[in-house]
Amino acid sequence: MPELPEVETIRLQLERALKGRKIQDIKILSVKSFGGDKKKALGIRILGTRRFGKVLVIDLNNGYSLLIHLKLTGQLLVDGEVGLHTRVIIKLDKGRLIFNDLRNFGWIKIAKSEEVAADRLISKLGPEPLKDLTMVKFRDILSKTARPVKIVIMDQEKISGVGNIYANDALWLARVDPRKPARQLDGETVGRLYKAVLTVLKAGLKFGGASDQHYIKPDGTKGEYQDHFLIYGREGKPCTKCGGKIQKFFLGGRGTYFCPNCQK
DNA sequence: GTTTTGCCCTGTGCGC
DNA sequence: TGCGCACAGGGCAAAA
Ligand SMILES: [Zn+2]
Repeated sequence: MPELPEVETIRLQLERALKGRKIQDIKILSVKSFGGDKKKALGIRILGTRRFGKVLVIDLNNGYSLLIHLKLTGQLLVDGEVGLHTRVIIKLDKGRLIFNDLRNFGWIKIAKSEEVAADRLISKLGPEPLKDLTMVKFRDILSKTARPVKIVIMDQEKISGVGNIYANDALWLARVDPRKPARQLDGETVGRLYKAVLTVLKAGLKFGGASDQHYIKPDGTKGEYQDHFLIYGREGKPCTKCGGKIQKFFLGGRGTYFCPNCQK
C-alpha cells in the first residue's frame, strides 16, 4: 500500500490519536509480524511519531521506539475491528491500535530510539522529496547510473519514499520514458522530472493517499488519490494529454504504464 | 562492484 | 461454477 503520501497520511492521524497514550499490552497474533521484546513497550507512554521514507516510527518515553513497515498490504487502524488479517493488537489506556496485513510482508519491531537512524533499512535511505532531495542532488543521482530512470527513482537507497504508483505518474507528467537510462536525461528533462515527482507526491498527500487496493487511513476512511491517477492502472485507456492508448509492460518486475506518444 | 531474479505471503480477478 | 494462472503500494537474499 504505502508510499510516502500514504505513510505520511497515516503518521499524521496517528500523531493525533496516539500521542500521550499508554501502551497496556501487545497481542502478537502472527509471530513474524513483530520483532524484538514487546515487554520494552508495556506500560510506556507514546511521545510522538516520525517517518523515514516509507518507515513509520512511534517513539516511546523510555528510549525505545516501534518501527513499522506496511509493505504492500499493511494497515494501521485506531480502534478498528479485529479481523482475519489482524497480526498485532496494541492495547492502549484508551482504545487500541490494530495492525492488519493480508500478505504478511509488513512488520513492527522495537528498537532503541537513538538507534533508529542507524537501522539497517533507515540508515541506507536516500534523500527524500519534499524534504532534503534538492534538484542538484537529484541530477547528481541520475547522472551516476545507466539503469532505467523508473528503477532509480523507486530505489529507496537513491531516493526515499517513491513507490510504483507515484513513479509511474511522475514519469508520465514529466513526459519521460520509464526505460530511459537515467544518465541520458538532459538537464531540462531532469528538472521536469524533479518537479513532477514533487507534484505527484503533493497530490497524493492532498488526497490522503491512494486506496487502490488495501490502503485505508487509521480512522478507517479511504484516500482519494486513486480517483486522480494520471496513468497508473490505466492500461488500454486513452492518455489524457494526447488521447493515445496507454500501454503496460514490466520493468524491474513492476507494472509500468506509459504513453508511447508522450513519453520519450 | 552492479543489476537481475526469485521469493516472502494471501487474495482477487480473469480466461478457459 | 470451477480451476489455474497472473498480478498486487515493497524489500531482501542469492545469483549472475
Ligand atoms: Zn499521451
